[in-house]
Amino acid sequence: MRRNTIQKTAIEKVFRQHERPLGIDEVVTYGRELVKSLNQATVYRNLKILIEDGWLERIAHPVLGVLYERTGKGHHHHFYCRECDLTFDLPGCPVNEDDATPEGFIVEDHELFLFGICPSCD
Amino acid sequence: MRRNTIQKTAIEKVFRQHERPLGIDEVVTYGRELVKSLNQATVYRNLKILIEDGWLERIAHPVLGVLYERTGKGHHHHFYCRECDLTFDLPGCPVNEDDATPEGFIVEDHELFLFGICPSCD
DNA sequence: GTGTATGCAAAGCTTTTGCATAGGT
DNA sequence: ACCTATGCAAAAGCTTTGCATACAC
Repeated sequence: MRRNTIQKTAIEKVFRQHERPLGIDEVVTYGRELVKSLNQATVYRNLKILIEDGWLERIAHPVLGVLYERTGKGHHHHFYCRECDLTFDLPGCPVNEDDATPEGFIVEDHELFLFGICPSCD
Repeated sequence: MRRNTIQKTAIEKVFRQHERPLGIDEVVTYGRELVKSLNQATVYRNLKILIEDGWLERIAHPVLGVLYERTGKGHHHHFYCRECDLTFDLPGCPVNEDDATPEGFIVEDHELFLFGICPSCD
């Protein structure tokens, strides 16, 4: 049986409070504001559990390394701002599925990262 | 002054012989077939140098971790085959640049990964 | 009370770095 | 001959794991 510890609850809260993909350090930092004793190993373990439970998803960010974000947002992509170093969700999809399928390949899925400057930094 | 050692030459040869993105272990393995004493640290150092010189590019692969590939192929994307675990270059681009630019954002660049089954595995 | 989850520390990986020496120019 | 690049080993990051204890149920 899975238990609802204050640590796990805090980690979930961190993701609900920040509507963007987060790195481990961010989860630890924000999580400690809720549970000061929060250990990094606990964060790693809970992130793994939350992924297993389908509540989180792991993203391999081209610049920032591994990020985690909530599932259930539907098909979307990410924008990385080179100025403020933050990554945002982008609704919609500018990928043409037909053009995306090359001869002889079966495309099941895709992942897109956009790079540039976000509105706040422009 | 930069020197042309047999190790560096071998590493470059590995990339010329394999027309697809390679991981560090692959570069070490194939490189040792050319220079048996080839050290991993030497590979890391040369990959860095080749990136500085604009001869290689680093790719953050969502599944395989860090890969390296030759520059100068023009704008292209990558296809990862879930069956054989290999990553291929795909010519062309199925991203609609206009649709890709959300309100208020300045898009400078993008990166796309396709996932599925390659012709050999189908 | 029972047994899972936590905190801490140690161990695994991957990547980087220091240092003596081999080797490119 | 000079001085950069190599090989080896140690160190630095990031992530996982073992173990005693705290705490959720």
